[in-house]
Amino acid sequence: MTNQELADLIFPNTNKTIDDYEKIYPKRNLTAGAKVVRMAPSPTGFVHMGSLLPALLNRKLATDTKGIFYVRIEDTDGKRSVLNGITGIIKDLNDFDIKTDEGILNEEQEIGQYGPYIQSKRKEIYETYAKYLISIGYAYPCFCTEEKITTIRKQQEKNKERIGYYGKYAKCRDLTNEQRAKKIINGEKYIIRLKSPGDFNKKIILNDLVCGKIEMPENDLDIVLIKSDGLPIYHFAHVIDDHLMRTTLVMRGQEWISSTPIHMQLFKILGFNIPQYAHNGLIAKIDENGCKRKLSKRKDPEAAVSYYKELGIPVYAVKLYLMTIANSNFEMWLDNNKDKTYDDYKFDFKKMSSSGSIFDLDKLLNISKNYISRLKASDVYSKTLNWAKQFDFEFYQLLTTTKEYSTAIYNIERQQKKPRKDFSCYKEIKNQTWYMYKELFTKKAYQNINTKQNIDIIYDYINNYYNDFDTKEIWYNKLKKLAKNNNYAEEVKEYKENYEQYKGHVGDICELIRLIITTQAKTPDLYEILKLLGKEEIKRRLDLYSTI
RNA sequence: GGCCCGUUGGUGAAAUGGUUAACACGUUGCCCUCUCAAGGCAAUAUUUAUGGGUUCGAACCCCAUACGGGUCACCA
Repeated sequence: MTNQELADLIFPNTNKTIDDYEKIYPKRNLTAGAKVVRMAPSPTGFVHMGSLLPALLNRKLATDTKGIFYVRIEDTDGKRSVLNGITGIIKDLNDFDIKTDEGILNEEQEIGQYGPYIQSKRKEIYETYAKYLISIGYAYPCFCTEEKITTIRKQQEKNKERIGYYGKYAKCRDLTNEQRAKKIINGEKYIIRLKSPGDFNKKIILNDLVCGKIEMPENDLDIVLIKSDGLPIYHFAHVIDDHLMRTTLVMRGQEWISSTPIHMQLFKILGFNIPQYAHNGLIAKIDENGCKRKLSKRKDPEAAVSYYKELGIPVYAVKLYLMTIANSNFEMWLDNNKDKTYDDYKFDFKKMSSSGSIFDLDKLLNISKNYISRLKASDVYSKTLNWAKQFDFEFYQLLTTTKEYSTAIYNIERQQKKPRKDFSCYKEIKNQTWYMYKELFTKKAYQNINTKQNIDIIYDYINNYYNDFDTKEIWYNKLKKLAKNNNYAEEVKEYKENYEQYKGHVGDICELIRLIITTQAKTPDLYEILKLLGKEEIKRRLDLYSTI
């Protein structure tokens, strides 16, 4: 029995050949140097931090080289799929402004000439290639049961040998085609395995764009190509899809390095060009025990990109942060090119560290803080509104009715060369500005102030000095006058030199006003705050305070 | 355990054989100041995991050791 006859027995229903597929998915007509790259997530419902980084870089690479960035869904494993899992992924990508040129758009739609872009819809393609491999003697049906494989593994562990289906352990490798056909006809269950031509003692070289030259043993494992559910294993699907979709560069995490020999071998056997590989370092964290480990979907909430959305960290800040991880010189570049943005930066693999990095939330928040500080007050307003709409509805309602007022709050100390930097994310804003809203400022606000202050001097101030329309200079001069009339020093220095002559200094009065009017010990510029609140509201708060 | 990769301060890291090991975040101190934030100015690795070697000269090249990470599925 020939290999071809066996192949026909196993896959009787394929009606295309591998040559047909070469014609259906022709080489792309792109300018020289254009990169065809992809993001290939499983439909898990959300994007992981570890895949956001390559997604961002791939998008950039495609844009910079006038190439193509596409999204392909890898759903060959049911366990990884979630109902409507694609929607969540596309949503996260949209949030990060990662546009796809081609591929999946949502649960139902896709665009592009190289589809389908969902692996489960490409079953016949994989079958055709598996059939081809059988026909040329590079694949075979394997009838080993799971128990049998487990037994083999245990024996290998016991003998301290390499684990896997290879050499003498590859029981089904040397069956005759007649034996195979007989078992199939008898209804025995089987999967399709690669008949690996590799030699573990020979080396292959991977020229990785990030890690440089890596020498590894050839693959000699007869890995599974097609599972018992009829769908391909990742390795097989990766090679076929990335060839047929004419991918030129594959960027993925370093956890894939060790299986690259398998991929290179498959590309070679199938006569495909091997794409460039770039294995980026993994993003890790230090866990409770002080151990470094890769960010995990299950254990670490910060692994999901939606976590940053909930905190209200601007998308742009996350991008900047990830780029500082990706290219160490990015921060400096941005510092030296203040008029430029993330989009102007040319990403460079040479500047990409091959070691994994620890995720640094402080750094992210700092970048975010700087970014928010450079926004216009009206933008802070609209972005905070946008955030609150999803995550704090009560605040959202308050914001919608106080557009002008809230914008004015965000404008405090913003119109200066070095704007105030105190919002590191949108979620923080309510906590830092609540006392500016009369709607939120009730008697309850004072519950944390335990010592009752004498506020006669502040009544005096409000009734006899304060005016909403004073300039800052006049405002401050009045305060000094108030200080003088009440035996407080007009200058802090003067007080420090002759403190025994005074009850305090002008700063003490400011502090008292601040405390009574806002309940806070620290606030932005007091002049701005009083002016925004207005005399009437200030009086209301004084009266409120008197009653406690 | 096999195979890969990595190791520069609390974090991200620069420096790819040549003066005092950049810069940013963090931390600490001082200044400014009505409080904060910001800003300004300092301090923060007696030395690049450790040990050996090559060299006039090593963070950088070589070897060994230690530690960390990844991977070894009919997961991706």
